[in-house]
Amino acid sequence: MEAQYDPKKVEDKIYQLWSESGFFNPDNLPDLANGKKRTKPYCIIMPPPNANEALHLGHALMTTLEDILIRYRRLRGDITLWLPGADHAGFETQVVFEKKLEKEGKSRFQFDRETLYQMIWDYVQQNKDVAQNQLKRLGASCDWSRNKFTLDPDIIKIVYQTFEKLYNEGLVYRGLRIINWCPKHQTGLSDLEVKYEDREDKLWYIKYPLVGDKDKFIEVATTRPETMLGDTAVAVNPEDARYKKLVGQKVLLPLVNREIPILVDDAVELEFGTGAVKVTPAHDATDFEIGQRHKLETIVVIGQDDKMTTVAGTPYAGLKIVEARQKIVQDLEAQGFLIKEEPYRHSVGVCYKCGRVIEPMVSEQWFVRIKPLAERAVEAIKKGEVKFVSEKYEKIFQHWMANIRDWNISRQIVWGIKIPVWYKTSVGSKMEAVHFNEKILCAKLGLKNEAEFDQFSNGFGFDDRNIQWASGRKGEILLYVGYIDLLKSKGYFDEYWVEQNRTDKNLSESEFRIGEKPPEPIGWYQKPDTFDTWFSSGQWPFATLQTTKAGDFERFYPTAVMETGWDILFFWVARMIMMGFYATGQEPFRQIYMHGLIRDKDKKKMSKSKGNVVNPLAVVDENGADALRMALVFNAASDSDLPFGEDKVVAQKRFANKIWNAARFSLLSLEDFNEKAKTKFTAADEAILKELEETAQKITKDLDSFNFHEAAQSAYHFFWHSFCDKCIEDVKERIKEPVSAEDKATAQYVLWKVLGDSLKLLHPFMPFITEEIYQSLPEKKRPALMVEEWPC
RNA sequence: GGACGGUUAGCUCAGCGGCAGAGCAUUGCGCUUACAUCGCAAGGGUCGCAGGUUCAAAUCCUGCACCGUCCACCA
Repeated sequence: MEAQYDPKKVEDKIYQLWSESGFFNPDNLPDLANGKKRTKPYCIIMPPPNANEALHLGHALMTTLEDILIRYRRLRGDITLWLPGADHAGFETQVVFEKKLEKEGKSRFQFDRETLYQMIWDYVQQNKDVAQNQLKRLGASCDWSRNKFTLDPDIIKIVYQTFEKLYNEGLVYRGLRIINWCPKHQTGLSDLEVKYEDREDKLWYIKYPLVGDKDKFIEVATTRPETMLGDTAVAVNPEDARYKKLVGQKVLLPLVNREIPILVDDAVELEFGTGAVKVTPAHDATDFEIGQRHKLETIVVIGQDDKMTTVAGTPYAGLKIVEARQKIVQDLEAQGFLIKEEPYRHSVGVCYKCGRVIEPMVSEQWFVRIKPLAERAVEAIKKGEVKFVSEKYEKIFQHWMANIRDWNISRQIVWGIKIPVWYKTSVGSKMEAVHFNEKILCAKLGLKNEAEFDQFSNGFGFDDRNIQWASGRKGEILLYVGYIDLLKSKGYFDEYWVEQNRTDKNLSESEFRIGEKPPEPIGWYQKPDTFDTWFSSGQWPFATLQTTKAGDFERFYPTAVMETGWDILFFWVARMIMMGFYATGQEPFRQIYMHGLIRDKDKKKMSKSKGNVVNPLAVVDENGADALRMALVFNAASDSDLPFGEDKVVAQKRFANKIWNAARFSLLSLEDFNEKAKTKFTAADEAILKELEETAQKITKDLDSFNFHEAAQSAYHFFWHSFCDKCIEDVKERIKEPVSAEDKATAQYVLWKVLGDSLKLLHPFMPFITEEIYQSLPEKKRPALMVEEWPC
């Protein structure tokens, strides 16, 4: 052995040894040393890393903690399965990919759906392998034969089954509801995907004159005057004495001259602004709810492209939001409706990815009726069927669950699992065809009029039998879907465009069916929408186990523990609990351990833009995987923030070297070792053996209660300051210059025993170096340390 | 507007009712045949502030201050 430990010469070799042993696979685990069979299944489903990027330190921490648990339980004699996977990470990945396109001067909207999907697919495929190899470098003892990807066909099938079950039981519905729309990414987002930022803004006070009495008016305050074009009411608090007389009367909406009612609603606060609120159901979540309660009309004045719609009327139609706001304020002022404006600080919802202001918008989406699912999850936590290791998360969880709102699970992005819903293409028409506005369609194709369009179509072999001038729908064109496909393939437009510009939406969508395939070969159309990634990820624990190997689900579900970062408590953990109970009737895991978020040494969040991201693999190259793992776990006590500094890794690199040299000395001293030759222990022997036992018990207790850092520190201190500083110094003399053969043999036994057990205790934390040493240990009992037996 | 967490050695953090701890950094002495990526030793803290409970409090309770985080339909 060399005087210095070189991880590079050891780690790959050892990982290969493990791989070839087959011991990562629970079906190949050997019986225990005394012939006892393993009986207790222990399973962890790995939170699948996003397939769009290389691993970061958070992954390294996750891998370390989970590998510690798995290796520990394997040594304890359990049938251990750590199931790895990769996540397509829908929106996240598409955002990353769009940025990549932007750098290349391209836009997602240049590509049709199939092409874009394929491009992302190829991109992700490369990264999946990178991430896998990185997990191996970290020593992850997961069963690669059961590796799953969230877009595996069998996983998708299960996601569809769950969706259908939810639909059939009335827990998923299609609704025209107010959603969070990101104008940049052109998709709806769930409430969780909206972040709030404080902004310096203005509050405008506007007069709404009473109908029948132009001199009287009610005063409203708003931060978004442009939405007034879509106002359909003014609301006041039912207790508000100021407005009691006005309730039930009507006001004339300025600029628009629409008569709208004054009504009462509890959502209005007495103290705020003037106490009277303009109600715009189409563009504000609260207003939408008020609108629902009072059956108000929803008037859409802002489009998905962030511009005022034609409904907004001249001169505002077509203006960007900010432009419209300016103009409306000017017009109000000119016509004497503006009372005042004052600076105002409030928080504004923005897209958590791009920071663009979220536009609340009425849109038709799929929602999960979440309350019934949440109730079961709340109960499970209360009854302890699922336990948070750290109680503080229990409160946070329950609070969130108590206030949960229906979950929008449809997204207007391509990268994901298509929502398995088929809409009838054209109700009342025998043909499968879609309506378009004649002018818009011609403009899109670069044509002037219908005559040109006719000619254009004939060029493709389509005649009047296939292209029907809309019968009874003036100014519209009905296009045969085969022809649409042809035009799409020629690049004239893409599916988004079709979706956004077809004029028969409401008509054609009045009939739909759930299913992977259309109910009939023709006459059905699938929207390009996909599921929120978390809708499928929420099913991950059972979807994986139901599709790996026969019997896996029965054997390993519910799984033992879910270990993940606290930042995805709501996104993922909560959804897994809800959907796990819903789909299987059982909890997906019994315990939840949340690790902290790794910050840089100055406690700053690591991000690419700050340039403070630490690449775990570079750290491994420099110091070895064991050192990184030990450094991470040594300091993993906090469950919120974990500052990471290279000095911590260096300290553990030194520890690895210490282990190496202690072993080097021990192995040299054990060349003529005979386990059975020991006789009488000295007092020092008994002391160290007792301390070994106590340390083993403490580590066991700490690992059982997820006190990883305590366990790691105990192992560290015992090895360094008891075994190295005392035990080795003690036996050194007795072996080198023995007083008797018996005492030498006893000293050797103590050395062998303490070293051997220390290796076992350290193995979950530092698997490579301990395994490497174990392979040279005399009188070893097992083919590998990873399938040894825990010393207590 | 709610809820939660933190405040301990120069730095990063453990400890959470019973003599103040670790790693890094600092200082001194040691290249003794496992290890200089080391060993031995040393310095350094009225454990945020103010009360209270207790034989005993960094540790429990109350209030305050300062940081930080999460949630929320602030027009």
